[in-house]
Amino acid sequence: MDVSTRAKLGTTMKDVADAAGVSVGTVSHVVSGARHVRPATRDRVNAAIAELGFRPNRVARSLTRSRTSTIGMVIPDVANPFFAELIRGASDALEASDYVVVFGNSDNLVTKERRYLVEFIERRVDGVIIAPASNADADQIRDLGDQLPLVLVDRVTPGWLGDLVVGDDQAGMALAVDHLVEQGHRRIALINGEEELSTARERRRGFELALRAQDLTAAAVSGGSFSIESGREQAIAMLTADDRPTAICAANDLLALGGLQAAHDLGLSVPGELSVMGYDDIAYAKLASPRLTSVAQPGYAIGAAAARLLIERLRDPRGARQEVVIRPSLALRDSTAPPAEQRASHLPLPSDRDRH
Amino acid sequence: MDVSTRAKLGTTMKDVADAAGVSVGTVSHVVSGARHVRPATRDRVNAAIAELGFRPNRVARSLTRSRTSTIGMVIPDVANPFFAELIRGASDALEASDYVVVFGNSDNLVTKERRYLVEFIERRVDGVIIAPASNADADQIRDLGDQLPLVLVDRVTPGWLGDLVVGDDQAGMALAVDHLVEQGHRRIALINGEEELSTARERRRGFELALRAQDLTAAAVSGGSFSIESGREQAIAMLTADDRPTAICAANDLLALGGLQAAHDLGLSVPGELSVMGYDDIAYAKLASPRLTSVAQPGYAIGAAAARLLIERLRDPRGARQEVVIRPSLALRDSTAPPAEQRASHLPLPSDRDRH
DNA sequence: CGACTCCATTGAACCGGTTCAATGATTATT
DNA sequence: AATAATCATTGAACCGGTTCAATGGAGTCG
Repeated sequence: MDVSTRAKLGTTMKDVADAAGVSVGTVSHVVSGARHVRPATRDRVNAAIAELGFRPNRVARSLTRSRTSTIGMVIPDVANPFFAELIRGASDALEASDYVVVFGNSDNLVTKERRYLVEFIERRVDGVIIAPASNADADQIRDLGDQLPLVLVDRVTPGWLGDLVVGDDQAGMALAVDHLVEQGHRRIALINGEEELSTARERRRGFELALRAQDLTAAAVSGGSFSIESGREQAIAMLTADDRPTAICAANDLLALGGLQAAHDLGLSVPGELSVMGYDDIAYAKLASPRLTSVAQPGYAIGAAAARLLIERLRDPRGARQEVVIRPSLALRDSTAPPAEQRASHLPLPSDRDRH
Repeated sequence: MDVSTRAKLGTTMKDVADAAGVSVGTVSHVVSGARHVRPATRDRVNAAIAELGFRPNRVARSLTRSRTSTIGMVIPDVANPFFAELIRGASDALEASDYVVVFGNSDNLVTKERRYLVEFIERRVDGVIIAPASNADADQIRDLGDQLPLVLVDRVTPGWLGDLVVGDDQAGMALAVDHLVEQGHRRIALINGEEELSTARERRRGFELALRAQDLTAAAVSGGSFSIESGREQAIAMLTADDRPTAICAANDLLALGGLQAAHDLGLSVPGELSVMGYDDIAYAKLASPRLTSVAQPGYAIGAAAARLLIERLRDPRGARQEVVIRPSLALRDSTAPPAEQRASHLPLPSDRDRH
């Protein structure tokens, strides 16, 4: 039972074979179940395995089989809840198969991203799941996709024609904008992350298109990085400028949380004097003060879908390309409400409308 | 430069050797830098490597060197911010060396933990960092520690005599209790996680000792799991009972966030009618509503320390055992204040005292 | 010029498994 | 009983590197 700890590293099939009085090949057949072995022999071998605490060396196996049962993941940052959930989803989906995940944080830096990709290539991972650090490496990633199974998550890279799991950023932003407009907002601003990322560009585009559809234009648009700190800075800049917006759309929840901080720092009440919309709906959105209204896009599901796609691709390398687009939904909470000047004409403040 | 993507998987040293007109051994010497190679030859080899897009196969290298440059990590859940930060710390500390991290989520389940440990053993990871799922596996973990470098993080297991990085749970709880008592609280309760975990037991013990030192006894103590949901349930039970506490200590921030939810659900104001203390000080503690006062215990630093310890251990397998105890500190914020009955005699509500 | 170092390079064994062709034993067929 | 067919087991080649002992060429010295 407790195979794990009785394991004596350093015992090889040779040792087992000697102990059981058979050849190495036979031990291999027993261990891998490849060929049928006579029950009596099988039992002897298994007894020897248990006796010696033998655990097969997967490194050796990987060398001959030329597959490692390892998946590489390159994501910006595990400590970012969206990606933590994404990893968790992928890792759960991979658990059923015998794959194991190795991963690296790119911090959205092409240099780090490449470093990990090279590392993974040399380790001969069977496939890679990557949230590309930037468009700058589009060619590299495409080339790499020709060499080994590669699934893009969360972000697209120009010219990518392989497997893909992303959210529908434009649709998501339309949900956000429409929600705010419906509440009566007219001066709506966007705070955004790194413009080299497709998510940032698509969400911005979705934001602008949705506004245009409502015959509005953006009150302000600024960019920075997808982090709390950047959200705070961008929001402060906007809120201290003339004619400040009545609502801020953030391109992800971290930015939105930074926006809430900014409002708090400036003594602006949310949603009384300012509405704030997040994006992603990370677990902590609903714990923020006030609870953050957000465009829900489940990282867990995205990660799980990516892993499943990759597994399929490994089974059938020439199968048709798959593109999974996750449809976003609204998680209505307490950080959005009609703007101050029209409050009177609307219903009371929202309170417990969380749909999650 | 762009080694990563030009890489043609499947090209071997043999191919490079043929192209450069040298032997495989020489190529190996160039690649690994082991032996000195005449500059002219070296250049020819490097040219061939670049030409063919050769990337050494680390699987093969691992087999002969019998080290994989891989570290296994077993933690309860990547999506738990404390552990996400811990992983990030470890992974950053490992980045300088050429180690790569493989990891598995145990969900505090012994079965899952074992599964990953077996997996890692078979893959011959060079070392393991583990936050043990439970005391139940203490013997297993001890045995395993004899077989390969193993560093325990966050939690101790009975009889463990190897390397270790933990927070000082008793001291941390004393900080929490003393802070509350100082504010005038007398009816203080504890909501806790799984009692099979050393952290839960030590924090409980620290809680009780600190109270006793103040000539107080616990208003209530309950247990569950280290999660938001469990925190909410435990807090609701306590707050709807007779003679409810004026302050709740939570054994981690997730529990505390659940406690805040409970208070919100019950219409109790925090910190007006109830004070709540967290533990760990995850990044989202300061974004909660109200911003959560917490015992700070940086997951990033703990993870980084564990990784450094492991690296040292790999360099010197027989070196002295190291035990790193991280000293906790208080992150004072807005979720604690003097209890209602004594409010008058104290200063105004806390507002912006965040020390982070 | 021959003897002796020193250095770069090579061939082959090895790491620990997998797998294929070959062998030997057993069973089925006629 | 002889032959064919089936099955279990084995020996050896192989995966792609590393490394050690051996080789051979250039350089130094007397």
